[in-house]
Amino acid sequence: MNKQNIVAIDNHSQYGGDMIRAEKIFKDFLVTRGLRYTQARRKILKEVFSLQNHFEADDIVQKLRSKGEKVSIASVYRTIPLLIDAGIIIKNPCEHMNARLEPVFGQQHHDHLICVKCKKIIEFRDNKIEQRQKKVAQQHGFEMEEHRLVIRGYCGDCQQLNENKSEQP
Amino acid sequence: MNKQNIVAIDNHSQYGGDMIRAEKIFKDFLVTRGLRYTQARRKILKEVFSLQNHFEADDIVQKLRSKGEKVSIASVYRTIPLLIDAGIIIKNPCEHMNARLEPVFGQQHHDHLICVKCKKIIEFRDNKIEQRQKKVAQQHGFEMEEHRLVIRGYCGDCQQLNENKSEQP
DNA sequence: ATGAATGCAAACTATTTGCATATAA
DNA sequence: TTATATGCAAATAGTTTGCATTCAT
Repeated sequence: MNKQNIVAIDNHSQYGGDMIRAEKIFKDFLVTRGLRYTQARRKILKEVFSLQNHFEADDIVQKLRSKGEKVSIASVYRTIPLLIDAGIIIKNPCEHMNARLEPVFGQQHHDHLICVKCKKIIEFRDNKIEQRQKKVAQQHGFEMEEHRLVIRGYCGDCQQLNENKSEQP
Repeated sequence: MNKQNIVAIDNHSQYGGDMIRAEKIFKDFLVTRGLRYTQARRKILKEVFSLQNHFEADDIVQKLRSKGEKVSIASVYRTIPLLIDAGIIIKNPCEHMNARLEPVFGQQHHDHLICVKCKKIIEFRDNKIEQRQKKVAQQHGFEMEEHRLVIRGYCGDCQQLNENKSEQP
């Protein structure tokens, strides 16, 4: 449920070559962490590439089922963070209710920097980005209602911790 | 749970005057729709303003409980979409797993325009926004991992439908 | 008076977890 | 061989809904 029409403006590459490279990257990623490239993970990775568009965890299970293959939903959920860490998929902002809410009445619009490590949220506003967003909306014939920009990364403090960590032998 | 540190860079106004104006706006909004400004809705609105920061549905119930007042979680969930429609709160992109996922390996980064009416998703890329985001991250000492921009609004098709609708007597 | 809103509890959906078994290296 | 991963089913969390009752107008 909650299926959405997807209109891809950019051409999607066929994923054939990408799949092969991604498989290598994922394997290396796993090995580096002392983890294993298993049947289930292989199937899930393949499905991610066959799906080519936005998808949810259960889509993987359904798609595999329709091909007579199967992987448990638990394994899908356990694999998703690995694929994210390996840089193969990302999470997109979602329209679900369990989003965080924020009062905006009487407030100037602002966007967010979120530290992926300590979860600190920093609010910012950049007028050039604001302007540019208006332009993009216009270009696509959109009447903009609102826009949300999130930059995720490591804040100053957590970068240092990270560097320390990777310096460990 | 899943509490996050909030660092507000912008000064938040005290919400006192905003609360009063918001109350009027919310009331008008409800009346226009033939809905009622009830005790529960008043309490929820007041809590939204006392919370001043990002919050989740259950925070409202808890905060009220700690003051000896109460509203059911069901009413909170039923009121949230009204507050959103009235322009008093917004949903922020969330970090929860039930986000939509997207393969990005071998893909150029892109952002999304989403039609709030027909849910159509249009992907776009704007280099000026990309550059500017890098700059913002730098300014705040962030090491950017990724960024997501969503512009929500009415696509060309749905604007027309909307206009027609508001023309009805 | 009466249509709309509430609270409660049950239902649903998405996600996570414990554990016995299977499997990659 | 053995630590890691899997599938299952049970548990948890977040959200929605039906219904009898209460409330706003």
